[in-house]
Amino acid sequence: MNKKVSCRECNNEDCLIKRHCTPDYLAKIGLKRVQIEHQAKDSIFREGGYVGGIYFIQHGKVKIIAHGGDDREQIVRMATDGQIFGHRGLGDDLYTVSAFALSDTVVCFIDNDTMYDAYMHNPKLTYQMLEFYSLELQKAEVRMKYLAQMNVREKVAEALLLIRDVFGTHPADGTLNVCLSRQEIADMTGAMVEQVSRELGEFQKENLIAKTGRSGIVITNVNGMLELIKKYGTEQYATQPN
Amino acid sequence: MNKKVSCRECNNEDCLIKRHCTPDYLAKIGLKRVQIEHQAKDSIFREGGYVGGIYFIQHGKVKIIAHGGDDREQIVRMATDGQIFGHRGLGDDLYTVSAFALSDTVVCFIDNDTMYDAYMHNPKLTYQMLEFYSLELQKAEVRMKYLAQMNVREKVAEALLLIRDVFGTHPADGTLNVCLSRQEIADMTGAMVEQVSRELGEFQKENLIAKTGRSGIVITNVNGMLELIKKYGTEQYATQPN
DNA sequence: CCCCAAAGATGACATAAATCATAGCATGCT
DNA sequence: AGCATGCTATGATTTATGTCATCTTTGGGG
Repeated sequence: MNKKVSCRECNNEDCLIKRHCTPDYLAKIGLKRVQIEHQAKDSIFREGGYVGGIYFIQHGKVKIIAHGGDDREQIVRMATDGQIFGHRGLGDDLYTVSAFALSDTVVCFIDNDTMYDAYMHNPKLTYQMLEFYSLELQKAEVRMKYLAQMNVREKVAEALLLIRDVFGTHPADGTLNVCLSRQEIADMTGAMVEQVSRELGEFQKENLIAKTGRSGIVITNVNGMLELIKKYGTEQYATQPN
Repeated sequence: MNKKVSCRECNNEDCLIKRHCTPDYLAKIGLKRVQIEHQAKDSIFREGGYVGGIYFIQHGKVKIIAHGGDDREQIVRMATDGQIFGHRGLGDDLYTVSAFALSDTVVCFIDNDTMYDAYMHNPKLTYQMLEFYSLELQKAEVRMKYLAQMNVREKVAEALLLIRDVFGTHPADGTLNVCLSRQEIADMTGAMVEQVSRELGEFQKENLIAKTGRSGIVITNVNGMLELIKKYGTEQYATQPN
């Protein structure tokens, strides 16, 4: 398990900083950034807190949630190695979402001033960040359609495919590479936990999924799952996990 | 009504190009960009088409829609003067959404190569674009929560407040500055048009809104509308229209 | 000015999903 | 091992919303 390392040693080849900064800025950022370890279920930042910079995931899994009414939560995004979260413009902006570790996670935090300096002198970095946000916006737009139009059965199917797409599957037995509770799947879909339980039971009866142990899930028939939601357009979800 | 003008003549002070490009790049872009007029209800681009560049709204109103199942549509965003739409990364990406004019509209189209050149030499422009997408992503995340968790009554209230926030109100009588059909409000919320009709009728009985003519709506009690959805967090929507 | 097409409103009914209640099952702890 | 706790499963019931049918209103064009 790789823990704290310097940028030079870091073997995360997806990191936009590492890929698009000049060597001198890579060194500069390496000195300023803060590496933070979080255990599964830890809060990384919380809604209402001050946005002082931006997080890059060196290694681990993160969920981004918005707080809804009646103590409900909405999982709006999930992220893993090399991905970015928690950036919100300069100024005194406050977080509108919270972030939690889903597994033991190491994040790099870089403050706004350091990033701004890097942006002004590494146009390719800024451009790639722009691309990253543009693509995330695109995904969010498609997801809005899903959440507004699908019924619960379809939303649960979509949630499982999204989990598979973001975190992939275990090579040995095909289990999804993250353990989310029924409540967390409910928080992805906006449905009630009992309904999620029922739908998962249905999927199992139909041999679309297999459940192993406490909420470990294998999607045994990916094409069957895709079939359930294809009328909404499924460009997003590859047949093979990434 | 201002139609086609040069960048120098353009009085759109919100344009990020105009605000953040050096004079030589402003001239360069002015030569390459294409100004296009669209009438209300015209398609500007369509899902599946090739993304050749990016659109800036010089003057007008636009809706961005995703095609759902059973011929349903989902309005994922609306935009007006000075705002950006239709950008998707370099390469052979295809649009995942369509854009339509909601009123007579003049857009500036700038091709990818020209924008990339400008990005590489105008770091502040690139940074402001990054900020723009980051803020849009933030809005989309909050909207995801709304669409997943609200009931239809709340979603219709939220849609009206969003329309007011994006397009503002007519100073004379307070009418929302855009005429959306019941079907379009349904497309914002993911609900059925009959249900939207019913909820608007309820709002009228409760003196929260007044309906004038064919779908011209006045929100007569903004605080009352905000009250309906406050448990989900309403930071987004100012009491005064922008 | 009147007619027509399209949009909007409304009632009756069917269905999906939330809610409530309770039981079963793992996991961790002593 | 055995208990306690929190997650999961499932049935019964209520509520919300989608669906279908019908009627009304609106605004534009002959």
